[in-house]
Amino acid sequence: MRTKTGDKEKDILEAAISVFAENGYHNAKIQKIAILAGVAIGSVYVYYKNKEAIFSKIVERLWTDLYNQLQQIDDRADISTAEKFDALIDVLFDAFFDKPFLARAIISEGSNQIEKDNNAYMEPYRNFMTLGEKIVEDGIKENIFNPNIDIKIVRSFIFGGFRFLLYQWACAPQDSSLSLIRQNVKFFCKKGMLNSNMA
Amino acid sequence: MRTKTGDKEKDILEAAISVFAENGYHNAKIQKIAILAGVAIGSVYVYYKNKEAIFSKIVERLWTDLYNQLQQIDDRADISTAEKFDALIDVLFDAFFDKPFLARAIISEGSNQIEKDNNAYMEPYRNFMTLGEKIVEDGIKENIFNPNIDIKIVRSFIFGGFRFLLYQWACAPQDSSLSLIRQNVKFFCKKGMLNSNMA
Amino acid sequence: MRTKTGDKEKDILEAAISVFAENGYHNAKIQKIAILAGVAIGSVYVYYKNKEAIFSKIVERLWTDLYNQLQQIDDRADISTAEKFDALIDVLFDAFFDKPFLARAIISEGSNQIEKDNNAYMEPYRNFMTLGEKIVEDGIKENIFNPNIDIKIVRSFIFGGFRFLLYQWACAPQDSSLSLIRQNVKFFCKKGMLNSNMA
Amino acid sequence: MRTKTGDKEKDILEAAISVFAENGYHNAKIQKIAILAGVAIGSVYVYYKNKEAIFSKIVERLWTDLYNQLQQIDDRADISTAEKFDALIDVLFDAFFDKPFLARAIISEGSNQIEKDNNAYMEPYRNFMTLGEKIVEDGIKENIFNPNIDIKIVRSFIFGGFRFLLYQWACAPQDSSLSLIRQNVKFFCKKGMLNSNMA
DNA sequence: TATGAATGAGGATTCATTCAT
DNA sequence: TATGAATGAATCCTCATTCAT
Repeated sequence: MRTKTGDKEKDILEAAISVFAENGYHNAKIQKIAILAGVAIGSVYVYYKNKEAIFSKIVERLWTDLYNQLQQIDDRADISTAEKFDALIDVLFDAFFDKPFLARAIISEGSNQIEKDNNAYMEPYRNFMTLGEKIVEDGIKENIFNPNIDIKIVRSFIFGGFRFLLYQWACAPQDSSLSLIRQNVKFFCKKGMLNSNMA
Repeated sequence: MRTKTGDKEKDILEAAISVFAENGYHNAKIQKIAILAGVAIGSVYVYYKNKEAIFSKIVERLWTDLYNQLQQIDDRADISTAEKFDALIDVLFDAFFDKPFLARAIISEGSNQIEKDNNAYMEPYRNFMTLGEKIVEDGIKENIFNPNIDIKIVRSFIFGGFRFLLYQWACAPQDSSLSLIRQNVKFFCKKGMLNSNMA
Repeated sequence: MRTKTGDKEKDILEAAISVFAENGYHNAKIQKIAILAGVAIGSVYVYYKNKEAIFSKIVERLWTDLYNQLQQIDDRADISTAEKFDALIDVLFDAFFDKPFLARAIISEGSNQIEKDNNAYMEPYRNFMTLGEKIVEDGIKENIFNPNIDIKIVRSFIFGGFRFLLYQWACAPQDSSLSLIRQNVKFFCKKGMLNSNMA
Repeated sequence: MRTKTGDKEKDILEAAISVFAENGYHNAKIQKIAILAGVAIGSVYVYYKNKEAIFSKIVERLWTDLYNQLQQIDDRADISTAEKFDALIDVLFDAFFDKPFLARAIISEGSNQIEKDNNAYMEPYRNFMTLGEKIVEDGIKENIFNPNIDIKIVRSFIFGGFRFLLYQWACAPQDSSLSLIRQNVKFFCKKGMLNSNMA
């Protein structure tokens, strides 16, 4: 039989990331994905039920990966909660460090439905968020973080800010370095804007 | 009795806000907008060149309004820069306080093109952002804000965070109060997460 | 405004009859119908929700018409039940007398679902059948028809036979005259095949 | 253990009957047939040229069988022509007696092309019909049947009626017993509807 | 023979936009 | 201005068939 040569499933996913990145979900054409992946249109449907399924898979894969990373970090007994929070930010940034296409694909239109829908593919995302909240909660218990902050709100604020910065960077990677952004985000989250040198 | 002039244009815009909010840009049907506005499809095109122009107008009107408000605040000599920053956050929140539809319409898919394109209608948005940056810059000069933060990055971070919180709130207004969100954002921006009571 | 010129709705229906007749339901292309009707593809969808709706309309119109005719016949007090049954056969034949396309469109594949589904558009058909059964029942009560026949079965047998003859004729109208067919059907239904001259 | 040769071809055919029956020709998927037959898709094409060929084979097999049965009946010298006609009806009914799937498969959409095309696979069907006509002709010569009936027309009428009844029964076997139908068909064909008890 | 991954032509339907009135 | 019937390009997805193994 005609055997799977190479990894068409992966080729299609990679192609889809590029096309979603460049055009957004609604303007991404299946044909374009197929051509970029070097397969026939029909082959796309051999591996994925439909357009949405491709997008879902991209999202799911990403958050599953991030969740696993965060879990390993959280499991460590040798680092402090503050360091874990730091690592959380790092995990997010590293995931997209050399993948602006992935960033744009995930973030551009279509993903605002995020959290809203109960689709199974969003579970890894929710797991990640829950674990992130737990780390912040730990920090509050340990008196590292301010107990007056609303965790859910702050979590969304940070995530939204990260998302938007990432998207801007993905659209024009040369405009600012991701490490400068990372540094600012960390500083901002932890210390805010006020000048602590002030009286 | 509805007088004829001026109203239709506004009716269409209001209807469009609802429809964009409920369906997102790509799933918003011109016909639905027309019906909701109580006009014929053709009339939509008398007042607006095309679908995008309607969306642009909504965005433009919003940011023009916000920019004007921020300008008045910035012009005041009787309040401090810290208070101006505080007011900046308030302007953003007040704009959507009783308008979840507007929030969803503006933020949902389609508006990620924001900033990317150089369309004239984005000018009020850019003006607002520039003025916001100036206020922060003033704060840095006055030693209120930390001079090490990158203004552009922080500005985008705050805006992204605000945007995401707003969208979540707009999708489920009952889940959390906008004033609680506002309070947390202000606190977070200014003081960050660290517990300043700590030694 | 661009006003309805001519009767596009009717043009489309007539075109659809031809195309369904020639190709059967599944092989009838909407584009072909549109071209034949002299309208744009989109116009088809202005008047009909989808392909199935066009077919339904054809069927519905036909049976509504036939039912009305049969009702008028049944209402008459001046003719006998035997004559009414005769007229019932005539109604069926006359409906297709100069419309082989209509016959083929209705009968070819797709209409075997007939009776099976409860779609509203089948109601006129069911009305016709019910009234037909009533006429036969009357005949039985009046001792004209044999009381041992199962009305439902006989009704379906006659209808199926008519249907098949009609389809064959519609495919090759020249092969046999419809009036010869009509005459045989009437004779067969009433007297069967046995030679009554026989002892 | 299933022996290898001969079985697959038959398995596919049996599976096809079920799938055609349940879905009709156009909605029958080759994949479904393959799965039901327990073979690979490709294997279907080892035994049959294409979808149509499978359908043709079903039809051909059926009519070949029926024709052979009818031939044996016709060859008998010990029964009258009237009894042969009776047996003809029985052959038809018996063929489907415990096989509603076969009935639906054969009759549902797609088989109206029957008689229209000159494909070789229709020959057994035509043979059966010709032999059926001969029996009726014999009956006419023997003065059993009425000489005024048009054999071709009556033959199609009976066949169409049988076909439709069969289809209805196959769709809902519990609604009426096949033997009641058979009995009515025989009576109707031979004696028609008129009450011969009447003066 | 047997397999099933790969193919790609084909078609129903949508909907922003136009334009004759 | 106002209308809404008319347009048709554009696209997702299906599925019979092929063919390399």
